[in-house]
Amino acid sequence: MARERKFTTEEVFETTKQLLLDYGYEGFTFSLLANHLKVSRGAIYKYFENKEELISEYIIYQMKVFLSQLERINTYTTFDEQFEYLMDIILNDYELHRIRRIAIDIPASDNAKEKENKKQLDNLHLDMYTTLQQFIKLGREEKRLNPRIPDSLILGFIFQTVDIPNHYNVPREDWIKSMKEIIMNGISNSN
Amino acid sequence: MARERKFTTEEVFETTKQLLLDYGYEGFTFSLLANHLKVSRGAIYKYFENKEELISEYIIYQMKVFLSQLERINTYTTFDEQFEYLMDIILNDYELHRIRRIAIDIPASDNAKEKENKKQLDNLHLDMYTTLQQFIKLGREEKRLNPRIPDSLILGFIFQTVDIPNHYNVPREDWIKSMKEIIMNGISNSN
DNA sequence: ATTTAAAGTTACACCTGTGTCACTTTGGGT
DNA sequence: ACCCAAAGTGACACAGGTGTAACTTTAAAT
Repeated sequence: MARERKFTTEEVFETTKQLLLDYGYEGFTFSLLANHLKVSRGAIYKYFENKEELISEYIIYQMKVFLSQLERINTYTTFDEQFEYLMDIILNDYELHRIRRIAIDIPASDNAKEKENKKQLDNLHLDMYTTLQQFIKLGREEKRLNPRIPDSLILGFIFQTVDIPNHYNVPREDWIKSMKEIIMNGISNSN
Repeated sequence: MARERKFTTEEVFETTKQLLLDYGYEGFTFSLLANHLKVSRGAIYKYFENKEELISEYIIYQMKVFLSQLERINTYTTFDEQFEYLMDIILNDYELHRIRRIAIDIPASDNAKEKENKKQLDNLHLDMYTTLQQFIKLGREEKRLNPRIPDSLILGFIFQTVDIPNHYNVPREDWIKSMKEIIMNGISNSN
């Protein structure tokens, strides 16, 4: 190495995350990022071709972290335990799922690297889906899940629900508890 | 009137809706809108000062339509009937709620007209909330709702759930049915 | 037929983000 | 001490969106 770096890739990702949450996909620019990293715009181009590539690499990075946590779901044997664990890791870093949705805005490109990233991300999603599929299968075997509701809706529902904005800043523990209850039993009175 | 208009306000709103859904808030531009209306960009400035004003007026317009439907919820007397009706009108035009979320991106402005629009929209939201509050009250009185879940979460949950993307294009009727079931009873097996 | 005012067009100046490239700085290897 | 390659900077040309204002078109009113 010839010269000390002023910023690490991790710092880029961390700042990117915050800026994406604060300014949204289109509001996020290399100028903004450069300012926050206290570095010139040109420097970032040394590592990322453009905004799309940076964001998709960030998402891949985050997705890998999430997947490594998700895979440990199999250390639990019952559906209820797995469900608890799943909710915990999702809510642990629930902004990620908001950002994943922001990332949908990334326009398709014919750039080779972009295509490669897209492919990798699709594979990661597939991994995630496969793992979750097993979780659902277990739930169905244990007859804990409503057989009239298809797998895809169950998963969509879980990820959608954890995105409910906590406007009134209900304490984290209470919030998680409510989430679990509402996902399992809806809004109706179980009595 | 001195000359026939080439486009109506309704056409603007209809096109705006579609473009917002297709391109998102930042991807939506006056040039794009003008092209789709087959009109020059300048013409639109005759009616709307800028993109923010146009969108907030569109949202107000849509919100009023929704509210006029929502208020008819009181023609139903039981919670179950009201719930059915609510789900029907929400899912009837569920893109609206996605757009309402897009509209959150509109930056605050100190422009007078903008402030006025913001205020009006806040009032409409308040109206909506008040009506829905009564719906929830009825549900609690009938003991149909889980008393441990706060009002705000119930409402957030309903609006969040109807946004689940129907990726697999489940037929409308089936989809609505699943939505109702999952909102009331969650994913668990009620047996 | 002429007038008039609203509707629409066009061109201009401006701003902001993009991507690139020649340049400078830095610090480890020889 | 010197070299050199990686790290970082600054300036440039470019692209696209913005808002405005002078201009043209159109049709209703007189």
